Amino acid sequence: MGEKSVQKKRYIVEKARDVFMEKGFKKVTMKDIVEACDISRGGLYLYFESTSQIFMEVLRMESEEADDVFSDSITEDATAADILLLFLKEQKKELLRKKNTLTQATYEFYFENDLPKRDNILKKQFDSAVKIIEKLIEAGVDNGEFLCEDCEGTARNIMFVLEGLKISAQTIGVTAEAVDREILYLLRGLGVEE
Amino acid sequence: MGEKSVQKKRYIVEKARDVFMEKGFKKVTMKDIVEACDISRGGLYLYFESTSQIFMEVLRMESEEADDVFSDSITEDATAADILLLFLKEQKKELLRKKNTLTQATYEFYFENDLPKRDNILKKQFDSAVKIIEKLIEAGVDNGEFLCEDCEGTARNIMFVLEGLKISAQTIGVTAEAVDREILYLLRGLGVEE
Amino acid sequence: MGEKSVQKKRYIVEKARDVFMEKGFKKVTMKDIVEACDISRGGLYLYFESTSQIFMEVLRMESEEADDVFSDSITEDATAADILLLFLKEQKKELLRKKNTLTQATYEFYFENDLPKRDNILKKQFDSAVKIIEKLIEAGVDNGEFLCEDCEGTARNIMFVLEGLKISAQTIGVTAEAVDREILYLLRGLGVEE
Amino acid sequence: MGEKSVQKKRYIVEKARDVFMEKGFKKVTMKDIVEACDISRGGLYLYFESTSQIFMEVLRMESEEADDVFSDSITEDATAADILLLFLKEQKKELLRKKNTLTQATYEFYFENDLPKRDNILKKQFDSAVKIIEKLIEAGVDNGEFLCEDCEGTARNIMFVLEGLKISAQTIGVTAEAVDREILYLLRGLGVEE
DNA sequence: TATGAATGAGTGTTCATTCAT
DNA sequence: GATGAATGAACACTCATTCAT
Repeated sequence: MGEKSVQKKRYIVEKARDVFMEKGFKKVTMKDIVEACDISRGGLYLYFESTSQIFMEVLRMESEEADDVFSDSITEDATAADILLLFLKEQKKELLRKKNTLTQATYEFYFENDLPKRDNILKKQFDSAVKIIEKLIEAGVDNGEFLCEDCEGTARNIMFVLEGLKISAQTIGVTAEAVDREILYLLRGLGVEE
Repeated sequence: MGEKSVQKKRYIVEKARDVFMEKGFKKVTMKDIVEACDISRGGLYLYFESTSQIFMEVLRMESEEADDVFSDSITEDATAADILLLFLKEQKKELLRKKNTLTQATYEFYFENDLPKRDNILKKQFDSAVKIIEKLIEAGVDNGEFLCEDCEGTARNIMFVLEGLKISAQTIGVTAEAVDREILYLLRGLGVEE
Repeated sequence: MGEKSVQKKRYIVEKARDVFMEKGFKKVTMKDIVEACDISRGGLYLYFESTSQIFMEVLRMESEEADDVFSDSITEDATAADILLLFLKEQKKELLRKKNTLTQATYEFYFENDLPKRDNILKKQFDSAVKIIEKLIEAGVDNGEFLCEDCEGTARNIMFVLEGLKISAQTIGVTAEAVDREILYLLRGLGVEE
Repeated sequence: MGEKSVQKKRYIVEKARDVFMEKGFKKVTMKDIVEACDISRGGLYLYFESTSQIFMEVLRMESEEADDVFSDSITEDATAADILLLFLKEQKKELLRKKNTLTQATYEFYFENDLPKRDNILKKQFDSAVKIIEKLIEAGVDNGEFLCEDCEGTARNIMFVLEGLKISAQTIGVTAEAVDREILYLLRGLGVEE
C-alpha cells in the first residue's frame, strides 16, 4: 500500500469517526461511511472490510493522538494536585457531552467484540491512566497536598468512579452538579479540604 | 385483552428475556423473538409492535420481581454490615456473569432511548439503591460497625464504583480478584478492617 | 338467516359505506370494516366473504334508496324544464363533493369487476336516467320549453357529459364554474335561452 | 446517473408500462415490476422508490411520445373535418380497447394522488386537446364544413363526452355502435349531415 | 486503484382467513 | 351466532458484498 493509500485510509477513518460520534457503533452501516466519505461503495472495501475494522482503526488513531490525556495538564510549575484536578475537569467536560463523543460507540463496539486483552485498547488506556494517577497521588502525598494510605487502590477507585459516571451519563443521565459532587468526594478522600 | 392474553404476553416477555441476555438489545430482531417463542410472525405483533416495547416490558417485569435486591440479604439478626456485604457479593456475582445478564442489553437500550426521567427505570433503581445503602451505612455507624462522615456521598460513591465495575466487566473485562479488591477498598473507606 | 341477521347485515353495510366513501374501494380491507363496525373479525365473515361482496351490497342498498334521483324534483306543478334543471343541479352538487361520495369507490370497483350486464347496477342506473331525461325532453318539447330533434340522442349526450364531468372532477379537477358552463351549454342545445 | 442508467431507467419504465396496462395502478407492486423487468429486488430501488414514481414516469414518457394525438391526422390536404373525424376515430379505437390501455391505471393513479394542477399531466392534455379542437372547428366553420356558434363550448363539450365514453367503457361497457352513435350526434351538432 | 450497478438475503409489517371456544 | 387469537403468505425496503469496467 503506497503513500497515497495511507492518506486515503486516514481520510476514511477521520470521516468515519464523525459518523460513529453521531450514531454510535451498531447503527452505522458501510453505506453510511461510504456516503460520509463521498467515495464509491467498492472503494471502501479496498481499505476496510467491515465497520468493526474501521472502528478499531478509529480507536487506534484516537488513542495515538490523545495518548497523553494528561500531557495538556502538565506544565512546568503545576503541582500534582493541579494536574489531577485538571484531568478530572477534562473528564467532566467529556462525559457531559452526549454527542461528539465516541463513548457510546466504544461501549457498543466492545459489547460485541470480546477482544483479547492485548488488543483491548480500552483496557490499556484504563491501566495506563490508573498508573499515572497513582504517580500523581504519590507525588501529592510527598509534597503534602494529599493524604493517602493506599495510593494504587485510590487511583483505581477514581477510575472506576469515572467509568461509573461515564456510563451513567449515557443511560440514566448525570447533571454537572452530580459530577462535581463526586469529584469533591474523591478529593476529600485525598484529604483535600476546600 | 383477556386473562389468556396476559399469560401469553408474559410468556413472550420471558422468552424474549433469554434472547436479550444472549444477544444484547440491538442485534435482536422481531424474528429472533418469534422463533424463541415458537409463534407465528404475525402473532407477535398482536402483543408488541417493536423490540423496544418488548424490552421495556422485560425491564419492568425484571424490576418488579427483583424489586428488592436487598430483601434476600435481610434476615432477623443480620447487622447493617452483614447486609451491605451480602449486597456487594450479590453484585459481584452478577457483574462477573457475562452471559445470562441483561446488563449489556440494558445499556444498549438506553443508548438509543433517551427516556424522560420518570420512565427511566434504571435511574429509579439507582436512586433507590443509593438511599438504601445510605440507610445501611447510617445504621452501621450507629452500631459501631462503620465509620463515616458523609453517608450520602459514600453511598453514591459505592454505586458509581459498582456501575464502573459493571461496564468495565462488559468492555475491558474484570477478574474476580479485581472486584474483590474494589470491594475491600470500599469497606476500608467505611473503617472496616479485615 | 333470521330477522336479526338481516338487521346486522344492514348495519354492516351502512358502516362499510362510510368507509368506502372515505377511502375508495381498493384501499379498504376487511380489517377496516371490522373496525368501523366494531365487531369481531370472524363475525364479519359470517355475513360477507370479501370487500367486493360488501361493496355490491352497498351499491344495491344505495340504488334502492336513491332509486329515484328524480323523485325529489317532481312536484305537482313543476314543468319538464324545472325538473331537468333540478336534476342537473343535484348532479352538480354531487360531483363537486370529493369526499362523502361513492363515486371513486364505484369506479374502482367496476375497474376490477367486469360484471355481466344484468348485474351491472351502474349500467341500469345510466340507462334508466337516459330514459327519464328523454321523457322530460319530450315533455319539454311538447310544452314549448325545449327545442330538440333527436330527444334520445340528446338525453344520452347529457348523460355522457355528466359522466365526463364526474370522472374529471376526480382526476383533473373541475370548478363549479366549469360545471355551470357545461350545464348552460347543454341547455342552450335544448333551445333554452337565459 | 450515467448514460447507461438512463437506458435502464427507460427499460424499466417500458416494462412497467405493460404491467400497468395489464393490472391497473393500485394492484401493481414493486415485486410485479421487478419480475417484469427480470431484475433484482434491490435493483429496482436504484432507480425508483415507489410504484407512484414509476407510473408518473410512464405517464411522462407516454405524453412525450404521443404529444400530438392529432399529428397523425394532419396531412397536406386534409380539411378540418377530416382531421377532427380522424381524431374521433382514434379515440374510439382507444376507448374500445379494454386492455393495452393505461386508462384504468391513470384513473386509479389520480384517484389517490391529488396532484397540484401544474403537475397534472392529464389536465394539461385535456386543456390542450380542447384548444386544438376549438381551432379545428373554427377552421371548419371558415371553410363551410361546420356550423357553430360557440366553438370553445363545443370543443369542451366534445372532450367531456369523450371522457364520459372513456370512463363508461371501463365501467358499464360501451359498444362500438354506442360510440358511433355519440360521434354522429356530436357531428350533427356541428351541422354535418351524413 | 476506483467505480457504481447489481444482487439477494434478511427484516418489518400487514392482512385475509381459519378455528377452537 | 359470535369471538378474537393465531397463522402464514405477501410485500416494502435496506444493505453487505461482488464484479465487470
